[in-house]
Amino acid sequence: MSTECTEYDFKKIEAHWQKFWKENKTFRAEDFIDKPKYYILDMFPYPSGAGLHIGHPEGWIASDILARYKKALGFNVLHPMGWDAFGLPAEQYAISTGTHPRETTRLNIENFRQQINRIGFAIDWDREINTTDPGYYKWTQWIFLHMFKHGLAYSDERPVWWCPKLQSVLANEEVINGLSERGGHPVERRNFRQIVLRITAYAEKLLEGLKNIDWPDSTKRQQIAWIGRSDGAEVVFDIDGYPDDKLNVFTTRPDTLFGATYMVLSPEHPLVNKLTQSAYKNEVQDYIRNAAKKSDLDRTDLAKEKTGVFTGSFAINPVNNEKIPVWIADYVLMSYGTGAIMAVPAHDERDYEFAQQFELPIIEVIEQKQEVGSESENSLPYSGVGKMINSGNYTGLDSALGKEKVISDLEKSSRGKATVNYKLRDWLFSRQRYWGEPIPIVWVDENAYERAVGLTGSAVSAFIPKDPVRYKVDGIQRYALPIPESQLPLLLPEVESFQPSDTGESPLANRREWVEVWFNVDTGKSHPGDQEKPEGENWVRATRETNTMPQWAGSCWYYLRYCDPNNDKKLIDPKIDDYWKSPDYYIGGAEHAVLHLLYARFWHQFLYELEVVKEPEPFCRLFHQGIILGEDGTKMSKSKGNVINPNVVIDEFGADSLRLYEMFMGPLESMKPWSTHGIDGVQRFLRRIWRVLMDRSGNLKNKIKEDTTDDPETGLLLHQTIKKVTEDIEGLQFNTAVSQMMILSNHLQKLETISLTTVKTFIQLLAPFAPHISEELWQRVGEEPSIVNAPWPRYDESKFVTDKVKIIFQVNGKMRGEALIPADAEENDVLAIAKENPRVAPHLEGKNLRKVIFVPGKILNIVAN
RNA sequence: GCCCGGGUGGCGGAAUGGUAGACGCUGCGGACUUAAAAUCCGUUGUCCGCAAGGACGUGAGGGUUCGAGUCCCUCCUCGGGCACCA
Repeated sequence: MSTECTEYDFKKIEAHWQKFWKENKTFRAEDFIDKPKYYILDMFPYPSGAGLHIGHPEGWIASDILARYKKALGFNVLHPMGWDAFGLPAEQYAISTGTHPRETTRLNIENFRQQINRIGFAIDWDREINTTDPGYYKWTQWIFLHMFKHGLAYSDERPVWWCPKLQSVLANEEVINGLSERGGHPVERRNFRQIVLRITAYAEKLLEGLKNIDWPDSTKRQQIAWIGRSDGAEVVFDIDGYPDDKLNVFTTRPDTLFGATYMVLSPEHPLVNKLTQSAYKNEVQDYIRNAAKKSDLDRTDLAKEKTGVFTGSFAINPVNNEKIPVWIADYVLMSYGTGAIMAVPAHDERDYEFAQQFELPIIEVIEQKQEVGSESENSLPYSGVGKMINSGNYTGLDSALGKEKVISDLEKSSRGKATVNYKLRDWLFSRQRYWGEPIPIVWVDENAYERAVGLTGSAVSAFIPKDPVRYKVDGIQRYALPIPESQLPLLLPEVESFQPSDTGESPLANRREWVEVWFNVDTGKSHPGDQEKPEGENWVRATRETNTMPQWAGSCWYYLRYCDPNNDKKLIDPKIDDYWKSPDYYIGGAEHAVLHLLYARFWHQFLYELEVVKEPEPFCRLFHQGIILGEDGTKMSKSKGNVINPNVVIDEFGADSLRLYEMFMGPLESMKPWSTHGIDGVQRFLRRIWRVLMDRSGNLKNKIKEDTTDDPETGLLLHQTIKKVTEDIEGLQFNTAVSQMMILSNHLQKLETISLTTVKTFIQLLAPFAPHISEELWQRVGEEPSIVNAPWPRYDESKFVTDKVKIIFQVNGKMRGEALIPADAEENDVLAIAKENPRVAPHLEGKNLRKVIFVPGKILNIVAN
């Protein structure tokens, strides 16, 4: 069963065992096996045309080691792989070459699969999934359909991020510093009709859920910041001379209400026109026009000076009835809170800056804590907490108590209430692209909509939300009707051209006979619009939604599909979900902290409420691998020419060396540069192992004996290695596990005889890291493949107990000598030995012994002067 | 600006408050070889010393401790995140 190699011929060995695993389906994960399950998930790749570089497999190697180790421990391991294959690059390639994205995607996947297979992963390929497969995206559409039904999808014409270069709108999360997340192109604001998902309805659940999952702190913090909960109060201000209008503001500092000396409205605030007095009209209109012209980047540029204009109106502070001026300024955003603020310049940096600029009054209402010994004067603004001053009845209270009291008093007089605000915005879910999941809705007129609603119990009405999803175009209301479950998947139609228009329409809009259809408001069936109206009632004219879903959609639930990949009746069988549950470990890059990882949690929470899944969180344990840099220490990029292809490395060093080196380079989570010399070193390690065990003709060496026991030192080292490797795999600290195996192999190399048991154990420890050579050697020491089915070695604690221990001698904390001393020696005995130590004695000469610190088994420190 | 995470030999990196630099790479010296590759042995933080040994040494400065890479304070610097969110 092994190869015929006489030396370490990694090419033959790796090809041989990869074939063996494939033919024997060694890594098949069977549902419902009576073993504890272990589901280990990798972030699945977008199959790009460039193929893999050396950085891609780092996380996959880590998860593969874990998978093989867990299998050896007796778990039923699920370790799948798939393709996140919708997306822009294939579509852009289609625009420039005319090649259908489906074809490009197919070829790229083949290339990726080939590259991945050469690394020797323990993947169950029978569960491979592809987000562009209609059998898969049927269920992506199904989830959307249910969100639609539950009022979580709506249509809205709103200013959105538009990227002229990509010719698509982007979600907030996809815009970074005014540039697109993909490609780094400039973006601008445009008004488009969009489909939006109500993720904000889940803000609190998404925040709460973070408390119960084992994720890197930094990622949790990012999500917390992105959700951006802030607790405060909404305060109602009367407006002088406008008895029917109120100004509502949100503040986190109701305790500073007495310090509010002016109000600011965002330029887009609905009351701006009404409140602007005629004498200020021109100035205000100019200001608003200018603000509208500015890009968001300009508006949020911190470096710039504050600008604003006075409206001529005054509001009345509800706590003291003071009249305060109402201003307009673009530092207040319409999209957060109420679009209006009370300005407390003494205790808010922005308000302070603005007040200085326009010479508005500044009243201190929170006492600053005096720094002990500090001579510096108190400086404003002071945004900390403290004792309230100049605050009427509240004077003397601490901020925290003051907040509560102000809120409860405002509530009593209906002038305010405690409020929670979130930074999180709803998820802009439509894209003007071809290569994405079609959104399963059609647009109809009011009559058709009423008719559909009236057909209670029909396939269509079952998915109509309580509040209609609609929008107005040229003064006419259009209503969304769902394409029901029975009509899914809604297939992506063929198109002549993949070119999007710069009017914000998807290439799908050009297929008129697909877009304009006859739609049956009872069954949800459709019929080409360029043909005659079909027989029967309930057929209406309808227009299909031509936007497609964003790439994130398919990755929101893919981990569920691996469990039940071929089910055409259900997204996942509940019994299967109950067996595999959520992944036990999720390994992937940190760059998706607020994109994929937030969207997927949102969808999963929704599926939990639908009772499709049994657990509320999808990823209970998460780990981010770091980035592998090019050999020059910079990020790998085509333009810099420092990209390394794993195939090239495997040709020269073998997959086992690649795997071992990527794990040996350093901590999994850190950023580290590739080194050809480094991989040389681990290959040498593998060749040495081969040489230690195999003679020149490829047989087990004579010095490896079945009927021998190792010397105590070897036995101790072996068991230390079992312990270290086991614990390091559990903790994903693979670099030190590899070091330890090197220490053991260096030791074994020096021995005259080695017991066969020790050799076997060593091969087993190595197997998760370098599976090909390990399978080969496992066979050659007389065992049956596959080595992953051999039970993981256990260490024997009793081996660690020795009768003599090494004690380090210190004088005044400095190491001065060491000795082997009986483990049960008393402090006095050890001290006596230390005093006579030739390296210790000179340092004690002429000094008084002040103190002795004895740590049994470790150290004896003599304090003397 | 605010919030995280780092900074240890020539390099990647190791070190539950207890021998700093494991392991690997590189360099140097040697063995084997006609030679090279491969392999093996020795050595490799800095300074002083023939040596034994000693002094210094984990970004900088201070502190806590018998003892600090590790804990605390201040600062420098690199990486990441957020950034007028009231």
